Amino acid sequence: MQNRPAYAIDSVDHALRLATLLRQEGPLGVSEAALRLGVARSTAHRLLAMLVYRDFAARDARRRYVAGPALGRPVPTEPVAELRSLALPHLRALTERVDETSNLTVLVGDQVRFVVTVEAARVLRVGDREGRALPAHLASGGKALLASRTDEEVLALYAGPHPTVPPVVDTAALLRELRRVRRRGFALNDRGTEAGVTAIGRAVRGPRGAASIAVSLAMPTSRFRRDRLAGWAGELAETATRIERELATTG
Amino acid sequence: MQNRPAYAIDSVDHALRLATLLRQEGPLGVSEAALRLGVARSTAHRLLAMLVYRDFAARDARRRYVAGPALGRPVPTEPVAELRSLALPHLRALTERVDETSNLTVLVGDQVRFVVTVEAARVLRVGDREGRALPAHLASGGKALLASRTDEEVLALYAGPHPTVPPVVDTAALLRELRRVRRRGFALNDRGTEAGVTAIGRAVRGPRGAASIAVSLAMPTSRFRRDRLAGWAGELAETATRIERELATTG
DNA sequence: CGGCCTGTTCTGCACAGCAGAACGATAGCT
DNA sequence: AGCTATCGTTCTGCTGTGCAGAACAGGCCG
Repeated sequence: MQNRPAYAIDSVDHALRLATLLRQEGPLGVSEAALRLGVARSTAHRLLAMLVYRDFAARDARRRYVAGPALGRPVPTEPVAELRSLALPHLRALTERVDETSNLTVLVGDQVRFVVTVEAARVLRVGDREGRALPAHLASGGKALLASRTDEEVLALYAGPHPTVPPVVDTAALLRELRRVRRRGFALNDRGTEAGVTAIGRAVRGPRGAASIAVSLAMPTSRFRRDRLAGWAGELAETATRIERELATTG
Repeated sequence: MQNRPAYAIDSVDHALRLATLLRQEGPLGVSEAALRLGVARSTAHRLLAMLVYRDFAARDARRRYVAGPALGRPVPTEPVAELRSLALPHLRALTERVDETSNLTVLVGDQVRFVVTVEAARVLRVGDREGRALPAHLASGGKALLASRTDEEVLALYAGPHPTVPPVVDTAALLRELRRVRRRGFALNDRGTEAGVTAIGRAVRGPRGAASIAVSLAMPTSRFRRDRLAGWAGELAETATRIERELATTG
């Protein structure tokens, strides 16, 4: 990012800042957008309307706004609805068996999107992250999916600067970690994206071998035990296998 | 895309339109941006400065502006420089053998970017498209690369609306065409992206089997002959194989 | 149902965004 | 190398556009 231009245009600055916020922080309401920009609610609403008009934003089902396709993040729609109904019973069963929150995520560019969340029944639990996005290289499901790609594909994904998501991704370290993920069969995210949350993720292969979805278990770090890891990983593998079978059947 | 908002903000509209133009049409100068928006050159320059400031644009080496990282298109840098030096002799040899313009393209999201162009020696030829981007589903190299992906991955890429690139991609038709591409071993783009230009593309597999780069031949449609297709496809295959061998050695 | 909060619509006003002019840089030709 | 035309960049006066506040509409919870 550069110095502020000598002849800056404030209205344009507001719009571009808002687009960047939508992309980085997932769904935002009008009031929060107004707060973050330091403008009136009516101004924030007008800016959001302009962003929607030019596809830099989209409205969600809960009166909030998300990044739109012009920001390079297509909003999954219909295929996701099918995926959700297919995966939901399996995720519910998984959460019942282990009593931790389970998620289904989809790789979109260099982020994973949460498509389904089934929360654990306990009072202390990781909550619902449906609709949110996380950097793929940090999230457990994201790492599992990146590990199902070639090194070349991963490098191509992270080529070039990412000034909107500092710090820049250390691709050498990422590739080393992805090799470990491949060996173990699952990926770990220990407080890498949220304080106090530890998650284990596993890729789900599509009918033709490649993977673009993942299942994961997310738990309070206080409940994470290394000696239980093999058990959780086994449950994830079984869930992934069941989903894979169903995907193979329905095409 | 929606109706124009009741309380539109013209300055914001100009900026967002310009960002979209940069993304769709590759490098633009200040004067052309002014023309396309219907504003003064000084206004276009101020808008571009704002886009650069917030990473929706970047300046290139020739006083022009390209889409920036905030538009979800990381600008390939170092890996591309290596790729260029590796591929250039092979592309030169290809262009000498067939006397048509050859290109090396990289799949980035749902577009292909032209990384290397070697122009044919003839007076009537397809020119240099380095730095430009085309929709993957229309370009020959793009189709070849999409064909190296699973149907599921292609669907995930095109899920959701793409109103900035009308018409919306007919994914069923695209999948059918990609099946043909897989059978034949090459992809064809007959005037699908530029009037009077026909191109043949072939994916180059990476060291571990997958492909994110393609080689293609682009020619004036007047010089395209169906009876020559097998010959051109054979030359492309040979060039792809040579590049693959070199990637396997150095990669 | 009522109250509260948030999203959406409308309008008066002053200052921010615009275009034109001037200046600086670049490219091409002789 | 010098000149010219074109294009990028900087500056400024002015008016109409973008802003905030007020009013209205919608949604949620007790």
